[in-house]
Amino acid sequence: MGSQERIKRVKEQRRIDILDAAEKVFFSRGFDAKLSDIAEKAELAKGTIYLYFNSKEDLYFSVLLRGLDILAEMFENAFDETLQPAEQLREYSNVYASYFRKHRPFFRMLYRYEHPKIRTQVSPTILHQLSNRSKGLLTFVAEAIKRGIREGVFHPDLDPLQATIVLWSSLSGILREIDLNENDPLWSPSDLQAPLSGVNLEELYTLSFDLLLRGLSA
Amino acid sequence: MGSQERIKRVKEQRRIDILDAAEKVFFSRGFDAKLSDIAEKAELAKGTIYLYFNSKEDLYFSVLLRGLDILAEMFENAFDETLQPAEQLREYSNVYASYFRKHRPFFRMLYRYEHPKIRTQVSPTILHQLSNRSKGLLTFVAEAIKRGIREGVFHPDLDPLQATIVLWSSLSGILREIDLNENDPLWSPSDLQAPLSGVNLEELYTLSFDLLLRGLSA
Amino acid sequence: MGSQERIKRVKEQRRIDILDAAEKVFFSRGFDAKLSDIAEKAELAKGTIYLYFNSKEDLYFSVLLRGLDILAEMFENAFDETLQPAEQLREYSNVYASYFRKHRPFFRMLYRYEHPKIRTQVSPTILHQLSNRSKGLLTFVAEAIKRGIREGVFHPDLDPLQATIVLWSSLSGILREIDLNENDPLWSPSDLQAPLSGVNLEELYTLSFDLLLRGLSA
Amino acid sequence: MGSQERIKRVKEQRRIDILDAAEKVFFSRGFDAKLSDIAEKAELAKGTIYLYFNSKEDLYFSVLLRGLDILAEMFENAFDETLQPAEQLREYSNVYASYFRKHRPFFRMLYRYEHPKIRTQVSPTILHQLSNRSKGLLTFVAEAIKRGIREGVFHPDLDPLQATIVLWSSLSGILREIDLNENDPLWSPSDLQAPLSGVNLEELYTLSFDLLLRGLSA
DNA sequence: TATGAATGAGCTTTCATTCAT
DNA sequence: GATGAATGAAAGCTCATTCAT
Repeated sequence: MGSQERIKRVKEQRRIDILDAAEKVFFSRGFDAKLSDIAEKAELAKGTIYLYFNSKEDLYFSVLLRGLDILAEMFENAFDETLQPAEQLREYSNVYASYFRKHRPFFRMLYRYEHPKIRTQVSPTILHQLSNRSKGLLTFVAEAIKRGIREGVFHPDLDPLQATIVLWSSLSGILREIDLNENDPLWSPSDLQAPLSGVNLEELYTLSFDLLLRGLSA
Repeated sequence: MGSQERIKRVKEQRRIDILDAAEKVFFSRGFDAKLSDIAEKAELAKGTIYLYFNSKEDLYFSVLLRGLDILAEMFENAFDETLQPAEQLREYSNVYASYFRKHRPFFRMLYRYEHPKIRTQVSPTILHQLSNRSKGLLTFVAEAIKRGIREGVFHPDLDPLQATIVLWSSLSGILREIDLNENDPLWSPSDLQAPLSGVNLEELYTLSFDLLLRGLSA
Repeated sequence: MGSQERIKRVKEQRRIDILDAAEKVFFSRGFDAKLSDIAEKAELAKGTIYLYFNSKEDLYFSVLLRGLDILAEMFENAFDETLQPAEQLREYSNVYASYFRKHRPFFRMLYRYEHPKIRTQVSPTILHQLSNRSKGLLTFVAEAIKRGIREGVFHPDLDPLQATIVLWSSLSGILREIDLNENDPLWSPSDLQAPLSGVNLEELYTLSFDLLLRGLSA
Repeated sequence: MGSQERIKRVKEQRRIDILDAAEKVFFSRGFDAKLSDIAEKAELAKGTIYLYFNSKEDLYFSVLLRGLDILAEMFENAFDETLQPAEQLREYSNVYASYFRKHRPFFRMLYRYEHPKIRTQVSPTILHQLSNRSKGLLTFVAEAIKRGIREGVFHPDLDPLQATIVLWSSLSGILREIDLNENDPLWSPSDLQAPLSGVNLEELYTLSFDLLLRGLSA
C-alpha cells in the first residue's frame, strides 16, 4: 500500500526533524543540553523523542554520525584518480578546511568531542557506523599516499598507514588550534591576547600542509 | 610578626592540599567530579573549599594551571643553548612525549580539556596565568626556530611564530591520536578494531617529528 | 444472523486472550506491570486493550475475578451433601490449601492484593461480581456450619456467619504466613532466619484446621 | 561541649520530624506517596530528606519500624508473669486489638504492607531491626504457650512455635477481615453490602480468641 | 577560619491513555 | 474494529553553593 509507504516516510521525516533540532541544541549547549530543549525545538513532546532514540546518548551519537557523513560525502566528491597523489592530498586537505569553515560545530563534536559519561549503552550499530565512517575517511588519504609511494613521489620508506595518521592528525591539530584562537572564550577577555593574533590563519593551514607534504616527499 | 608569616604558610599549604585532592578526583572523574568527593579527599568540609576557591570551575582551572607549570618546568630544564636548533627542538619534542607518558591526565585536561560549561566566572587572574604559561612554552620553541633560521638550518622564508604553531599543534594532534587509540572506550568493544592497532605508537611520534623537521629544513 | 453470532464469539475470544496475557504479566510484575507488555504478550496493539477494558485497573480486577472464579468452581466441586459437616469443612479447607498450592499468584492477588491506587473508576459491574463471588464462597462454608450446629456437632451458641468468618479468616491468615515464609524476600538475606524455618508448613495448616474445628465443636 | 550535644539533639529531632511527616503521607497514599509531599509536610527541601535517609524505601521501612516499635512496647507493658497462661494470651490478644484500633494505618502497613518494588537496597540494619522486633513479639506469645503446656492447661502435644504461629496468624487474619469490612473502598459503593454488615466486629474478634483458646486447651 | 546542614532547581526516563487514520 | 504514534505529567535523586553557627 502506498499508505504504508507514506507512513514510513513520515516517520523517517520525524526522525530527521528530531536530529535537526538536536543538532542545533547540542551545538550550542554540548552534551549537557537538556532533552526538553531538544523536544521543544522539535515541537514534539519529550516522550516522543524516545520513540525514535533509545537515550540522549544515542541521539547525540546519531547527530555525530550525520556530521561525519557530511565529511565522508565531501571526501567522496573530492576523490579524483586523475590527480597527482600530492594534488589529491591537497584536495583532501582543502576539503577538511572547507568542512572546518562550514561545519565548525561538527568539527568540534568530532575532534574535541565531549564524551558523554557513559557510552556503555549506546547502540552498537551506531558505534559501528561511526567507526566505519572514520576508517573510510582515512582510507581515502591512505590510498593517495600509497599511490604516491608507488609512483616515487613520496619517500619509499614511509609506512602508508603511519604517514596517513601523521598527516591527518597534524592537520587536525592545526585546525583545533585555529578554532581555539578564533573562538575559545578562554582567550576572549579583552586584556588577553590570543597567541596567534596577527597570524593569518588561512595561511597557517596552507603552510602546514606544504610543510607536511615536503616531509613526505621523496 | 613571624606568626603572621606562619599563618600565611598554613593557608598556602591548605590551598595545596585542596589542589592535590582536586587533582586526583578530577583525574578520575573529570569535571563532573563531585565537590564533596574533593572535600572528603582533602579531609576538609565542603564549605572550606569556597574559602580558597571561588567556584568549582576556579578550582578546576587552578589544577589545570599546575599541570601547565609542570610542563613549563620540564621545558626550562630542557633548554640548552649549546644544542643545535634542530636538536633543541627534538629535545622539546621528547619533553612533550615524556609529559604525555608521565602526566597523561594533565595532557588530556590541557589538550582535549573538557570545557566546564560556563567559564564566565573564572577569576581573570587564573586565565592570565594560564595564558602566560602557554605563551611561555611556545616561546621556547619559537626561539629555537628563530635561531635555526638565523643559522641557516631552517628555511629562510619561515615565519617563526607560524612554524612554531605548526610544529606544536601537529605534535599535539599526533599525541591526541595516540591517546585516543590507547584509551578511548569508543574503540574498546571487542568487535571493533582501533585504527592504529598494529602501529607502533612510539615510532609514530618520532616519525612525525622527523617529518616535520624535514619540512622546516632549509 | 449467524455471522453476528460469530463476531460476538470472536470478540469474546479476544477478551479472553487479553485476560490470559494480562494474567501472566500481572503475576510476574504485579499491578505495576506495563500495559505495553500485556499488549505484546496478547499480540495486540496497546490501543486495542482499551476497546475491551476501560482501564488498566479494570483489567486487573477482571483478572482477579477469574482467579476467584477458579476457587468458586473448586468449592462447587467439593460440595457433597453426604459428608458430615466437619468433613465437609475439612474438604473446603483442603480445597483452599490446594488452591494456595496451585494458584499462588491468585491467592496473593486475592488475599494480600496490591491495591491499585485509585479504585474509583473501576466499573461497578466488576465490583459487584467480585463481591458476589466472595459471598458465594463463604456461603458454602456457612451452610456446612449451620448444618453442624443443627446436627449438634458444633457448639449450639455459635452464630453461623461469625463462625464462618472466624474459620475462613484464620485459615487465610495461616496461608498468608506460610506464603510469607516461603517467599518473602524480607527474610531472604542469608543472615536472617525466617521465623518458621524448621516448621513443617503443611503440618502447620492441618494443625490449624484441627485446632479451629476443635474450637467449633460442641 | 553542650553545643555539640544540642546539635545532635536537633538532628535527631529533624529525623523525627521527617518520620512524622512521612508517616502521615504514607498513611494516606501508601508507598506511592510522593517524596515532594513528604518534604512539604515536613517543611523541608526535598534534598534534605536525603541527608537523613538513603532512599524513599529506607524512609518507608523506618516508618514501618516505628510502627512495630509501638506494638513491641505495648507487648512489653502487657507482660505480667503473675497471670495465668491463658490470661496472659488474652492480654496479648487485647493488646493486638487495641493496636488495631488505635494504629490502624500501622496495622495495615505491617500486615498487608505494600511491598516497595525493590527492597534490595534498603539498609540491612533496618531489615535486621524489623526482623528482630517481629521475632520479639512472637516470643512473648510463645513463652506464654510454653508455660501453659508445662502447667498442663494447654494440650501437651502442641509444638509451642507452631501454636504461636497458628494463634497469631489467625488473629491477624481476623483483624484483616474486620479492617476490610470497615474500610475497604471495594465494599464502599452504596449498592454493595459488606459481607459482615450486621455482625458485631468487636464480638467477632473476642469469639475468635475464645475459639482458638479452646482449641489449644488440654 | 571552618563547618556541614540545608537548599531547590534541574534532569532523564517511563507509561497510561488518547485519537487520527 | 484495530492500530500505534504522540502525549506530557510525574517522580526520585543529585549536587554546587550558601550561610548560620
